[in-house]
This record gives sequence, C-alpha cells and structure tokens, in this order.
Amino acid sequence: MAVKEKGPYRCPVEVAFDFISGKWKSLIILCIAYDKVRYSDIKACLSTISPHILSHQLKSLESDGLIVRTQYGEIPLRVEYHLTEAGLKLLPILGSLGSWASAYYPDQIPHSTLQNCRRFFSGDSSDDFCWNH
Amino acid sequence: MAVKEKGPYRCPVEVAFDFISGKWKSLIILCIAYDKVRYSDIKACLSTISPHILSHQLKSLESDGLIVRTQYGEIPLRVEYHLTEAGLKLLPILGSLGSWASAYYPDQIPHSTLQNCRRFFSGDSSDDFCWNH
DNA sequence: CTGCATCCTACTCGATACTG
DNA sequence: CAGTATCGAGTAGGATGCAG
Repeated sequence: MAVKEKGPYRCPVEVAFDFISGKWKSLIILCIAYDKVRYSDIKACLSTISPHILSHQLKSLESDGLIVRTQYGEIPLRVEYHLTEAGLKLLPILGSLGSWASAYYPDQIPHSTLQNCRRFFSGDSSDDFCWNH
Repeated sequence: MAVKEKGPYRCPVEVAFDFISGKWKSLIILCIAYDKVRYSDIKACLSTISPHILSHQLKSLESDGLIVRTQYGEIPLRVEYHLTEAGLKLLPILGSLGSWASAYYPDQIPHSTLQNCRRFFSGDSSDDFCWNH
C-alpha cells in the first residue's frame, strides 16, 4: 500500500483527526491501552473486525507513530503491540470524548458497555485490557 | 437524505467518533465556535470545501445535535449557525487534540496556522471567528 | 445568498479463502 | 499465530451547474 500523502494541514485539530479518525482506530488504541497485546487479543476484543482491516489499521497506526509492533522469532509467531508515548497521551483525551458522548448522548450507549469503558474515564489501569472481556 | 442508522455502539468513544470524525466536521465546529456565523463565513473560512459538502456536513451536525441552524425570512436569505451546549463542550476537547498533535507532530503543522488556532487551546474567544482571516 | 441536483472518484471497510 | 490475496460494497468527498 502506498502511504497516503498527509496534509497540508491548516489546523492542529485536522492533523489529530487525520491520524485517529475512522471506524476502528480509536477503539484499537483503547484496546491496546496500557498493556502489550497480541494481534489475536485485539481481534477477539473487536470481535467483528476482519483480519484484513485490523492489519491495515495497525499498519497505519504504526506508520503514524501511535503504536509499536514487536515481532518475536518464535514458532508459532508472536507479535505484540503497545502504545508509543504519543499514543499513551491520547488515552485521557479519548476518555474525555467518551465522557462527552456519555453526557450528551446517553441513549446511544449500552449500559453494559459503559461499565467496561469506565477505567478510561477514571484513569484506572486495571489489567483487563479490553472492555468486553 | 435518509438518516444513517446509528450504532449499535460498544463504547462511548465510538459514539463520539461517529459524530465528529471525518475530514471537515471538526473544522466546521471550530469555525463556528463561540459565535453565530453564516454559511458564507464558513465557506470562506474553509476555502477549499465545496458547497455541496459543506451543506451535507452542516445537516449532519445539526441532526446530531451539535449545531443549530437559524433561518431568517429576509431577502436575500440569511442563515446563521451556532453551537449547541454539546457542541460548545466539545471545543476544549478539540483543543486538547490540537495541543496533542502540536506536541507530537510539530512538523505537520504550518507555523502560520498554529497562531490562528491558538485561541482554541487557551480558551480565548476573540471575535475573529476563523483562524485564517 | 444559501444552498440542492446530478454525476463522479477515491477511499474505507468488509467476507472469504489462503499462507509463512 | 499473524497475517496476506482477492474481490467487492458502501460511503465520504468532490466538480459543476442550477434554483428559491
């Protein structure tokens, strides 16, 4: 895949949205969050994502400097992803966005999901890395 | 235009991104910001947007409850847009995203633009409603 | 002035099967 | 396990012209 030409941008907000907007990217970032997670973990977390799309989004996030891919020379293959500092600093902002949506569009948010996402709004970093485990 | 079916969502963050992601929506929200602005003002602010797309995005933002459209019975037609409370509450979050992008991707951000966007990061609400005036 | 109608392109997203 | 190949659908975004 040829890397899409970025910019020129007219506003920092435009830059941010070009990096993290889309159906899956923000969810993938939340899914990785504070841990090192494997491809299959993310796949299980976002159950309806296709492997093709997940792979594509991970590559895009990696090339944008939001996540790091680490491959170990083991059989079977083991690959882990974790957030860069930029990615980590994004987490509280995503939390703010989630709080904002919860406040103004509560009808859109299933109750069972709210609880699982709560740690992103409180800053807690418990070890269940995915909200629907 | 038939209203697109929303959800079901699994996370508040997903809701937020469904409402504000895309090439133009965040910029339009910033463009409106704290004032009542007219269609032609937004058009001038986002010089490269086509009228069709601007109209489409404004409708989407209105149906999502982020902006309010007010039409006056004048000739020539006068229409003003302003943010709802939900839209206003989004501004500081967009500011955080802008600051985040400025911190980690400074190369992507033209210097001349930074200054014009600054008020969104400091909370200033001066009366030049658009950053490239 | 403020859009809408039409036609079009390009990119995002996806289902399924298959591979190192 | 961690992806890639292939084919394809849907949608965001765009150019141009026209209307109330």
